[in-house]
Amino acid sequence: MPEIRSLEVFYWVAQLNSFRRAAERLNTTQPAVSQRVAALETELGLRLFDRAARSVSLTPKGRELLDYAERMLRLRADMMRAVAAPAALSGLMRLGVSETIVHTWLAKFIERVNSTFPGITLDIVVDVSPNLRDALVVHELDMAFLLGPVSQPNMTNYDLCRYPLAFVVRSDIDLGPEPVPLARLTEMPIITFPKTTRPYLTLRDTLSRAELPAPRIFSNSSLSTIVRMTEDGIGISVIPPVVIPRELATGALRIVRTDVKLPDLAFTASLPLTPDGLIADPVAQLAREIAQA
Amino acid sequence: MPEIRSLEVFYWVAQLNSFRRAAERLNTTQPAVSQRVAALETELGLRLFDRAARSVSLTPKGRELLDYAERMLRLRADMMRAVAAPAALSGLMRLGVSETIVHTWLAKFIERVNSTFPGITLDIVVDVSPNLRDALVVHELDMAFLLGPVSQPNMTNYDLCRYPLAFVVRSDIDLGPEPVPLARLTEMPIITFPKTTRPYLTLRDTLSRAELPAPRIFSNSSLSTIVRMTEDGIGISVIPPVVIPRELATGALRIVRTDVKLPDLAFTASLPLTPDGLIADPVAQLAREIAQA
DNA sequence: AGAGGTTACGGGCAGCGTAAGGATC
DNA sequence: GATCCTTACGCTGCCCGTAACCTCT
Repeated sequence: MPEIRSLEVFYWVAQLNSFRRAAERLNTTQPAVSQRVAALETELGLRLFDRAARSVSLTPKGRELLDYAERMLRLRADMMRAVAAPAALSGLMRLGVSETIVHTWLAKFIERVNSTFPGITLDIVVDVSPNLRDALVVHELDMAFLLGPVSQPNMTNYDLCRYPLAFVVRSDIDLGPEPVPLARLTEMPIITFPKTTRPYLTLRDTLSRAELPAPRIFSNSSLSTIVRMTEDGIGISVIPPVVIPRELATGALRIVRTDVKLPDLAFTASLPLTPDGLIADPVAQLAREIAQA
Repeated sequence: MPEIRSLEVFYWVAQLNSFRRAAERLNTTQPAVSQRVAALETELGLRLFDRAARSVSLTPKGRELLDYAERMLRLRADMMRAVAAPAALSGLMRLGVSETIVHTWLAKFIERVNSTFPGITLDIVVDVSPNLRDALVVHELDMAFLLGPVSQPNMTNYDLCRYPLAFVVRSDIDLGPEPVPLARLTEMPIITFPKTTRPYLTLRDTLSRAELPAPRIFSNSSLSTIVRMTEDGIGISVIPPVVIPRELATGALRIVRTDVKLPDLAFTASLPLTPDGLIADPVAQLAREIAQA
């Protein structure tokens, strides 16, 4: 009789249409996946996949089985949540995080996860939101804290927090009387996130509306570097001030008062709904609590 | 994460309130059961059973888990029935059978089971109905073909066939003009099934209604022996004639025409409904088809 | 040639059975 | 002492990972 583990392997091969990707998803090797699926096929006495050269696809019977496998995995996850001691929930959770989050509440979050679910290992990747989004979609991440909802079937999004963007500059740099007009701001280089990111795009949008000479924009994927460059007086940065409380407190940096409106950065916890997601949802709720505190 | 096998072991321990009986039911040893349950408890981080000296009982969390375990086993059984090739269904089926069935359609039934479910091993026990009933109740049998429905929670009964009872005697024994009155019948010893069985009891009942001297009754649990004794002219047997077509055809035995009414023997296929019963129901339907043909 | 799946093979470990231990009636 | 569960221990067999092989583009 098939064990759940076999059905789980089958599920991911079916879901990802690939033995190799399923192996990655399950932290094992591709031959191990091959073998388990083969064993399952023998056990059931039928073929589950059509192995074409460049792709695998489910047979009709395989499609039927997929439904059962999914219910089985869901049932087990429900069971674990319902009866297992929280400390007994173990596993790896691959989490993608925007750097803004790293500089605000990520440490507290990790601490809370570790105390609530001691069995869970967090594997944290820091990257910009678009990359996190892509990784989520192909199941290379189990969850991500990133900008904006990810619109994708089977993806759930929980609002976490909104942080205003601001122009930040070294305190001793004089920009003249405040509120500082946009034209004055753009005389210095602007330092912000990479081209693919939301802050960059909204900034570019704001600037292009005003009919000004295109300013120099330095983009950098490392928030720390942006802060450092700003401290060095290289330019004005456009970042959420919430990530630099210390620099503001010491007076190293200051927020430029201006009438230029930049939309807030809205972060969500986004996660693909999988039937075997044991603690993804509880962890997302935890993130929500912490982000809003 | 717990595998189904562990939940199955847990289920049977909970169901039978005994590690030892669960081991028997699962064809394994008692320490193996102990170990699996202990491992499950460790994995979930909680105690599932209260081990008292003479009995085990579920803890509250255990009771919760039992519900999930049952659903899991049921789901797997459904899955197997739905998608597995019939030949892939393998396992042991412990079947109890009344001897009457042995002498009528059991051979054909076995043949049909073997061709429909080649993977299934039938373990057949022949005994009288009351013993079969008891064995069913304590899960020592997975199914039985026996007299009358077994009224018990979780027990399902399918009507199989009804066979009339008759007085049978050696052909050359003259009992006088027919229909033979009861008083005449009871002048010879009566040979039939053991005291605990329905035929014996109904016969005894019939005899006691008529106010006659108590006849001698030879009871024997072997139908073949009853037939043999009848052929030897030792007495008149009360058996379903359907079991002796050959003796009737050759003229060795004959049915005594009489007005004495004996109720029919009504056979059922009875089986405890267990969530892991893979093919019990299909097999019972098979028996039904054959019994009624 | 390279991507992706299968087959072959060796080693580690889970889980089984045997046997001994302990508790309770 | 008998019953029933647990613990100890050696062993088997499953399953995994490495590596070689096959096949199609």
